Amino acid sequence: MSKKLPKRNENYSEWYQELVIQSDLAEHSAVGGCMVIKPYGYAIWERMQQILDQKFKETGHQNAYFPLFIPKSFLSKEAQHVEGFAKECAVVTHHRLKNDPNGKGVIVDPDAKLEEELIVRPTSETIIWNTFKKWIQSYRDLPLLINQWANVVRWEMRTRLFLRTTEFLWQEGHTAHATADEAIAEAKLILEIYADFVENTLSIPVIKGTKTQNERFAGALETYCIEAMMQDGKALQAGTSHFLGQNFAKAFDVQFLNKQNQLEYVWATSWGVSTRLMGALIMSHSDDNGLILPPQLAPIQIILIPIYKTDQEHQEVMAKLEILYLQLKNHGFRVKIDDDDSKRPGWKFAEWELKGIPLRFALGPKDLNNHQIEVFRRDTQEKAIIPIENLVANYVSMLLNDIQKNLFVLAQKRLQERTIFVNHYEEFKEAIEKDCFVMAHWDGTTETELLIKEETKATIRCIPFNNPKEIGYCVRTNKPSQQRVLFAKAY
RNA sequence: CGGGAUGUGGCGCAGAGGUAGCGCACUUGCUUGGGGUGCAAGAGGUCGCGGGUUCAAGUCCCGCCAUUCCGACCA
Repeated sequence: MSKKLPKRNENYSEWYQELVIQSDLAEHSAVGGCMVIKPYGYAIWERMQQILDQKFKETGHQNAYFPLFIPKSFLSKEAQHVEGFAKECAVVTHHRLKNDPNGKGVIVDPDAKLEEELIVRPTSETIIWNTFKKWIQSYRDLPLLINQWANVVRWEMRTRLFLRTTEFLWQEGHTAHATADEAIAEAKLILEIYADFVENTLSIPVIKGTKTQNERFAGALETYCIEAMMQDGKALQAGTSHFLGQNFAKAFDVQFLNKQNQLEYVWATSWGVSTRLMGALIMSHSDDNGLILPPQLAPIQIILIPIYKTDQEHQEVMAKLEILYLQLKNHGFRVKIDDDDSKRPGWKFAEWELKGIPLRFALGPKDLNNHQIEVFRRDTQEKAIIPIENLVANYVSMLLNDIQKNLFVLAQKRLQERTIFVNHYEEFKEAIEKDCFVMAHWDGTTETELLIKEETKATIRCIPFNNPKEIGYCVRTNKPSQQRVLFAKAY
């Protein structure tokens, strides 16, 4: 616990890994590639869940829950879909163990082989569309707006805490609509919800856009996404929303009767964000002293630290802090007093900084005498002594809002400074080498996209909505292009 | 799936044939308390698993397993 955190500029990935562990967010589990999300990390995830869940419900979505297991035959009903996920599926083949006749322990009972193997869901389109078939007959059943909070498994070769684990938590929305336009509008609406959440709650600026055909979700006609820049300049996909066309409706034969009494296939979307957002959060704001949490997300926004020597001082200081605690709590702030007598103030300062608590108020005998309190803000590491009567709700709100905003501004500044517009391949390679976001013209072919990836490791993160149409020439092939796209190295 | 590394007390590590050690954490007591207090006394380990060499194996040899890091694939 009292170890030094590696420095970001010396070894960014080691810093990240150590920070996750030391700040008590998560740890490696006994199962390879899987992590244990510890109470503090899970509390942050729960905040994300609550806020997103509310936004989904406000826009008419309902939660439901579908099985963890998917019959193998379901997965193969949509050709592109199965191709995209086949290589990373966990497969259940048996349903029973028995004592090992040759010794200790248990073995898989060969007599308990399943007739049809079950896939542990890598995503739930197939099981959900199999179900939607039963739920949809009429245009009156549409739109059908369903979300589920779930775990999924993707058997990746290489894992990193929160960024890529074999099992991860997420939400996946699945909707069915009467028209393509409605479905597209839904996919875009969700992208806006994601962008709003990531920018305003996580304080991370994002670039909205569409994926190229090559990067598109397996089975989608269009994938909308938000891309964020981490402190090392690499891109992290923070959320995706897919327009699935009628692919799944056709694969699972989901048709409805329209007002003209004609059968039509429904139009679909799916969309998700995962515990990967935890990784985005950590890598966007934190520093060499530990986590920095945006106030809107922090499970604890304010930590109160009593300072004292004698029992009497302890009582006096605590009496004042209790009052302060109740006042703050009644105003809706998430606040905690650290009255652990076995730890000294200096230890607590370091500990709560490591955990990223936005504000710290420390109160000791000196302060009581002078009617003052020490205020420390995590983002700037600034300390101030203020008259204690100034510590009112408005002031605290102002501070928290300022921290929330400041984190966004800093991240946005980094994004702007490290986003470079280039027209020649040499500049392109140089900018990618320096881990920048690069806006460049591209001829629109997968062939060129893959070639650039092979030569530079950069991928097209998205075709940004906001880039103006302009005539240009592909940075690699010199063929004509109408718009710059975003290239970067990605997590 | 390729390349590297590591498996020794709860955690982090040292020990390279001959009585299993250190730091942190833990327990008890005192001390200290406004930036990770100091001292003392304790508790805690079949050294990843299986073979082999040897009078003797954390230590040498062979095999296996696991974890982790770096690449290719991906939320």
